[in-house]
Amino acid sequence: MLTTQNSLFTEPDLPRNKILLTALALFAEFGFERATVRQIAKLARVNISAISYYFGDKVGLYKAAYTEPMGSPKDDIALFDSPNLTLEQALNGLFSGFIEPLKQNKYVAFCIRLHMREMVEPTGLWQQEIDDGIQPYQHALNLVLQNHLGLLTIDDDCHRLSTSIVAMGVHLYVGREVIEKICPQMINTDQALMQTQLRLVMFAMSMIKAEKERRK
Amino acid sequence: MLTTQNSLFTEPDLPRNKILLTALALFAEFGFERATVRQIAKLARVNISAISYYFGDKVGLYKAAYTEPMGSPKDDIALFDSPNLTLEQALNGLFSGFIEPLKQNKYVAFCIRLHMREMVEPTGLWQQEIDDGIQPYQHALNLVLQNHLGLLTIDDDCHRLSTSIVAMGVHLYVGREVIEKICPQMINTDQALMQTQLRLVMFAMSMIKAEKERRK
DNA sequence: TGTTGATTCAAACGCTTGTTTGAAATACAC
DNA sequence: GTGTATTTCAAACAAGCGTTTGAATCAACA
Repeated sequence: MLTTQNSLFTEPDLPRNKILLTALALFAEFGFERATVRQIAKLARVNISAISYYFGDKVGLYKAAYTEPMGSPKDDIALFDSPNLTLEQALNGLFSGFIEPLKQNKYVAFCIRLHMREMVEPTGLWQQEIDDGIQPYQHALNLVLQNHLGLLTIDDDCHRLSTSIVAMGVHLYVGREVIEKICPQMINTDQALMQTQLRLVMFAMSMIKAEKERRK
Repeated sequence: MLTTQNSLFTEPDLPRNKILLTALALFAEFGFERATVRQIAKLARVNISAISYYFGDKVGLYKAAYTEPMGSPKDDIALFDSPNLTLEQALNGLFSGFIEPLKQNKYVAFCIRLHMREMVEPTGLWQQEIDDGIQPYQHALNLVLQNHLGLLTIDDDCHRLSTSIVAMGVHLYVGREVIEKICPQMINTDQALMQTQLRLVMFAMSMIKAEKERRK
């Protein structure tokens, strides 16, 4: 999910990178308009005009903060779309795509929050992400399900199944605050996350099995 | 979810109600700061100062738009927390709490969007809603699960189960745009929603069954 | 009809926002 | 050391924001 190809994390003291990482944090916490350029500049210890110098304007900074720290979702699909995987392996790959990012980089939480914001803001960035990232992602899962259910076409009930499976992964992000309130030990260590992944795979397996039996 | 007790929907032409419903729509679409009081007043065909006249200030208007159209979540809990229900009946009640609002009022979509915004904005209204609405909601589900799994205590894996079940319902709201892009016929008619509810109950049943077998 | 209270209105206020300016400071090649 | 390009800076700008004002309008009742 997070790339380390660019200089963002290797040279965080470059003024441009300082601005970018600070903006990422503030946009994530306060949203686009509540995070002011003055606040970003102050926290990054640069002059206000450095922002327009490096990024043109506030929107340019936002797009950069939204885009640059993220890798391509294409990599994730490969984790579970390989044709010679068992169903359980495929599901493991699917959910590891959700679980792994929760373990690593401290900036991941910011990226997640920023992307969650985009889900409710009609700025267009999210719509594009549906097209480029999520739609092929879920389609790949549908193909796996179609294969294992022996379907001729991907029908509505297959979509209901794939949507429900994805929902469990998405909820780790969307319902994060609720989870942390009700049962934080479900996700707050790497081992707990491993076990959560195990359970999600099991739940998904049982759902698929139930759907398969229903269709008989 | 949506109450019709107050005059909001019965007398939508009262200036106060006009403002409130317009604000609901604009706050939902654009968020708190992007929806300006001038814009709200213009669309509601009232003078700007009518807003401070009726609601004090913009924050007061927001809180009213967030709170007044919504009923109490307490009502929903009763749908599945009755002790003499079968597991299937309880789950049906649980998911109908998610599905029914999607059928009825045209303002529901706005309320949903507004509440989703609160999930990513740290305004405090959402934290309070976790305490008052969601936490007891999920705890009631946990009690049902504890009962049917024969557990002495509600452990982490029980939370993983309840969280995953709730996730499927939540995703109907959170992932709405994705669903409408990938498979809109899953939710765009009352009959489709009924069938979705049926499947979710089935999925949840299978998950609970799998968890029960795992614990042996 | 006259009076009272509720509601509406155009205009203005003070403040914060994003952005620009043009000079000053710095870094670097020759 | 000089000259050039890059980067920083304090200050100012115009625009939009939420809010307030005080008079005008309306509705209802005596």
